[in-house]
Amino acid sequence: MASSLSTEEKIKAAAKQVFISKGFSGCTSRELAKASGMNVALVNYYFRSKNKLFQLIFQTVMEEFFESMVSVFSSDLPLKEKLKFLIEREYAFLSKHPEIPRFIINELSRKDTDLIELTHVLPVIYNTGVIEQAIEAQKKGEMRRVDMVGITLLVVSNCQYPFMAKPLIKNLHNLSDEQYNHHIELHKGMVSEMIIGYLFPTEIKNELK
Amino acid sequence: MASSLSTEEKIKAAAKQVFISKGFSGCTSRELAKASGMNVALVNYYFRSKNKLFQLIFQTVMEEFFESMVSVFSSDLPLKEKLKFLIEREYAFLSKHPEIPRFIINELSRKDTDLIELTHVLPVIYNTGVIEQAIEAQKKGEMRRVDMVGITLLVVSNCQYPFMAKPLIKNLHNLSDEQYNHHIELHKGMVSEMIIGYLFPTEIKNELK
DNA sequence: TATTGTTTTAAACAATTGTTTAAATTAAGT
DNA sequence: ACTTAATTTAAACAATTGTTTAAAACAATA
Repeated sequence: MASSLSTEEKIKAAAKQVFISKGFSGCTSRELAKASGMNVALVNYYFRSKNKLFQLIFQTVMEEFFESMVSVFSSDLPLKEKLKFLIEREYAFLSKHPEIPRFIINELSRKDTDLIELTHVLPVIYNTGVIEQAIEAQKKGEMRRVDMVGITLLVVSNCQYPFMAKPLIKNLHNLSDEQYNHHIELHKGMVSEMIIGYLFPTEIKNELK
Repeated sequence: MASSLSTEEKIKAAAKQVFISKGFSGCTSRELAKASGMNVALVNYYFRSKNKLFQLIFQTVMEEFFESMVSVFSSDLPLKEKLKFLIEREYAFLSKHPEIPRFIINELSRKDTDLIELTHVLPVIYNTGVIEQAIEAQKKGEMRRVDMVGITLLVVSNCQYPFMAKPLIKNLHNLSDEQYNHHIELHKGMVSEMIIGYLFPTEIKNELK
């Protein structure tokens, strides 16, 4: 067992799982405690309150969430390959952590949540030089003139949604877990081809939209 | 005011709003009551329990959710136009009800939720003849050989995600509400062009994947 | 071993939860 | 007007919530 971890780490690890799958308001202090084999008092001894524990975990999940993304942008690859690589990495990350996008989007949607500052993430990406890369490709007419928001939306929509909507699509099409996972794997290739095909049309047009 | 509505309708309408934006476990009986200007006892007088009220509302939201989709499939249009029209309708629906996809996906993800049967939706779509339309187009080599699950995923990912992830993307790119809504409107066109372009490539290949 | 400080426990706290009660009010039919 | 039924209210219910208390168990150091 993971009994080599300290009590504090055990609570944090268990709470992370519970929070991610049930959300802040979907679980109780006692559930968090029980999930780590501890009791309620112990959770508050180490983390002061359910809310403090949540904030801590939300922060780390957010970091994991953006980590792989930024690292891909920093890689030394031509733009088209970067994008393919990014999609590949996103699918790999989401296969391991399929519940994270839903968790993050939900908690960011809570009106009463302490707003988490994300604006530091974008500058990091900007500093990787990927933007200049894109602008140059667009000037050369190799790449469609889509801004950063549009590209972000294209990529994350097609990567994250299939994992988020698993229970919906599974139910709708009457699929088993294995069948759905197979569809996701298939979908990864389609998405990559579709997005690349859209952003980098083969027929070089002088005026790309 | 909406005081022309009966008490029962007032509670239902208010509860719908509250459930959609905060989820089942994100709100209390008293909050549901107060939102409709009533008290807790009244809510349970008409709906027996918070859970019963929720099931009722969830059912109707699901129906709204699929309604426009099915109606598009039933329309008398060529396949490509149907798809464009579907995307247009989805964006229109989601502009009015941006919180519904997140709500549905969340509640379907709750392990402890009473499983709602969706399998009746698919046969309805099948009966519109859209599947035969697609198979024929694929045989003629006009359409890429993507199955129903793939098509569903392509469309709903690119329609629903931008609305679901609004707080995430807004925060990430430091956008105002107006700016983001503008991006969504822009995105609609991109998505339509991209999906159509992918599913119906202009260069007729003999062997489409 | 005695004395620290740290960790863990069981029990309790007040507040809030979903739900019910029983009385009060209103409406409807005679 | 009287009776019955339907609606609305305020209050209460037991259970659960997040949090705290105070004592016990443990560890480290002298």
